[in-house]
Amino acid sequence: MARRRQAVTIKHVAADAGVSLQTVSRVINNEPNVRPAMKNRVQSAIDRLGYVPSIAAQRMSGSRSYLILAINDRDRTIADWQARQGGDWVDQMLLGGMLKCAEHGYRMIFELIDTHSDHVERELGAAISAVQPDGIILTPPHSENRLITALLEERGIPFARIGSIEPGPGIAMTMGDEGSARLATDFLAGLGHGRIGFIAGSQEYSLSSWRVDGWQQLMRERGLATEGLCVEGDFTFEGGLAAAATLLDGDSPPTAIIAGNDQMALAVLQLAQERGLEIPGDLSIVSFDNTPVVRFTQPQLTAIDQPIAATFSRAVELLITNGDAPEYEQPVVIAGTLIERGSTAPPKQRG
Amino acid sequence: MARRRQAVTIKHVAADAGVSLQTVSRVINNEPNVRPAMKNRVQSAIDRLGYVPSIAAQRMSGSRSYLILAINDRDRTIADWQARQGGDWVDQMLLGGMLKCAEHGYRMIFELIDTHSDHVERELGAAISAVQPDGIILTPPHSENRLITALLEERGIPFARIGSIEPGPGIAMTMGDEGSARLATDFLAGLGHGRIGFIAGSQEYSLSSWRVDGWQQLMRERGLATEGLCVEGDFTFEGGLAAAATLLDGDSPPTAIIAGNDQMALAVLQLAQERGLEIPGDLSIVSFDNTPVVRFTQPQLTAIDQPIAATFSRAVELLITNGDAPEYEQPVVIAGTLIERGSTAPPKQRG
DNA sequence: TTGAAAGCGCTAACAT
DNA sequence: ATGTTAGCGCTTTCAA
Repeated sequence: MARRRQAVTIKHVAADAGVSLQTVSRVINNEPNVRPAMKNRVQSAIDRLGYVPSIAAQRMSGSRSYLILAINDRDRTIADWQARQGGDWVDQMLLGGMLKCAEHGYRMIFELIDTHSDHVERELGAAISAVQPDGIILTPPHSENRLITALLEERGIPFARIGSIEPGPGIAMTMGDEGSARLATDFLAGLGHGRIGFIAGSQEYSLSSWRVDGWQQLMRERGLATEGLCVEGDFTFEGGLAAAATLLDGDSPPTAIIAGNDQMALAVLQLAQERGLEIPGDLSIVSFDNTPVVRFTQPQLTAIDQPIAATFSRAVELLITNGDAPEYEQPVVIAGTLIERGSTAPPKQRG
Repeated sequence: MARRRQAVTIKHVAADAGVSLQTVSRVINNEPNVRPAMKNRVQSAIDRLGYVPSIAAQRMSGSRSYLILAINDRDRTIADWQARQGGDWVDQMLLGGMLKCAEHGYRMIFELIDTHSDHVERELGAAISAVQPDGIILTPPHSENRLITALLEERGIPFARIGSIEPGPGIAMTMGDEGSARLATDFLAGLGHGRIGFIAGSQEYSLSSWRVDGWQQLMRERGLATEGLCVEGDFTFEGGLAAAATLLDGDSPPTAIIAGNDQMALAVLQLAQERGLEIPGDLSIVSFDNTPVVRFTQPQLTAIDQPIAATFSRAVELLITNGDAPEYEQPVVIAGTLIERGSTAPPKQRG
């Protein structure tokens, strides 16, 4: 195959407009010190020739690569894709991230990295060397991996840590897990529930404990007991089943349960219905995530919506406009909201 | 910010191994004419230094970019993401495409292009100029857009057309739509159904008519009438409702319906249940796509699984190994399969 | 089999 | 305000 060269380069534009390469470069990058007349002349040459700069060349000359790298945990992502359970984390992240990148003339590259391997650093280092992104977005559990954050800091690459609140290098961001848990708990308490159970997510993710904290705080503020009402699940349906059984088998079972994600909520729903409990009459359920599945259950699930798209959008924005660094507090919180559906109601009066 | 340079370059490796740049390059690219001893020496230097070639530099020097561009329709993709209806086309495409790319040391860049705009060519041309991919994967409706295929041919970029069977430039690939429709129809006929309705998808996609063809053919082969049994939907839930109503309101309504996608099947299910029809007793339903939602209905839907991941995987493979061009027939067909669930059964005997 | 030189398209630094 | 020069890291000639 013929060696494929760039169809139209900066040289062509320069020749066409009768100016130097540098002037064209200045116009492309919107730099100062170009007279309007000159700028117009160059711009029209660009338009006429349909010129678009090569990101490879831009990167080569030491400036930006116009690439943002978004990183997910490899095993978990692939497992989710293969399970086809309707989770749309990746879709929402692309929705928020890609579109915001496009607005700024950037592109998002999505990459899977194996957290649990001994050579996270090697794997991530390779991705960075190959792609040379201008910014990186880390998701849990990577966002809390010291090996990773240290590596990025050392390499001087701006990055956002989604689902991480620690101070330190990179922009800490969360979806307000603690607040969301409070929101859900407060909503249920407001309906009249006194015994509100909580199924926590895997402790591998800090956000799991933040949610427990939010629930616990609010219960305390409302003067409600939490003893025996918090069980740990592991974000899977099976884990949810076990946790739900533990809660429902207790001495005085809860009249409402908050599940740390949709899969576990589905499990609660199924187990409860198998046991002849009426939802929401006998048991109210609130889930976390609000993935598509919550609208396919009977009844539909009241859920905390995680603003994944908005969070990635903001992350991209912060990474790209880093230079103009407006002040912002860390962690950056993009709060979730409660979407009320049919799985929640006031508890039945005691017979 | 300090001008960010590559941490370890080919120069470092060359110096470390005490050889020329060229020799290192040869080792990286697995080129001949390097003595094993030499190769080992270089390789160990590469490993020791953790060297990874910069794709920007590789691209600059005129060789490959190690980038494959996968393109989806912009409006439709964004609408799907925002609707959060549980479709996982993008996920499956990434699953198949990204992983296969990774196997070959490539990366997949996912891009949204607006088909309906007047300037598809400009938009796509810009993406190509910026990214300079080694291959492109087109999905419907792009894969059937002559403006696009002509542009790619002219630029000499290898590409795959998924959902397109025409001869012409690029690799034509399908998921065997006609055969899948035959499969579904044959399955239902085998259960004893004589009146099998078909809700076609939007005619904007050729695959919609291939499916109708498959259904029609098999009906004919089985000696079954098709008159008034095919209605056009538009891939939306609403369109499915209207189409289902038309079919069920006919003089002698079908005892089974095949829907062109899951959303329309959902509509058939809902309408039928609203009308007091028992599924599958009074009406059997088979849907196309097998997205996650089919397992959340009551009963679960028997569906044609579209091998999206496998198709993208194959597309990537064909694009990357293009040079070694093994013979293959076009269109390349990755056939779908029928997944039997609860929405299908023999028709009730006439009272 | 190996190495040296030239250049890919662009931008940073330095003229003018 | 504009132009000139020197690379960026790599591969492709071409030479040894």
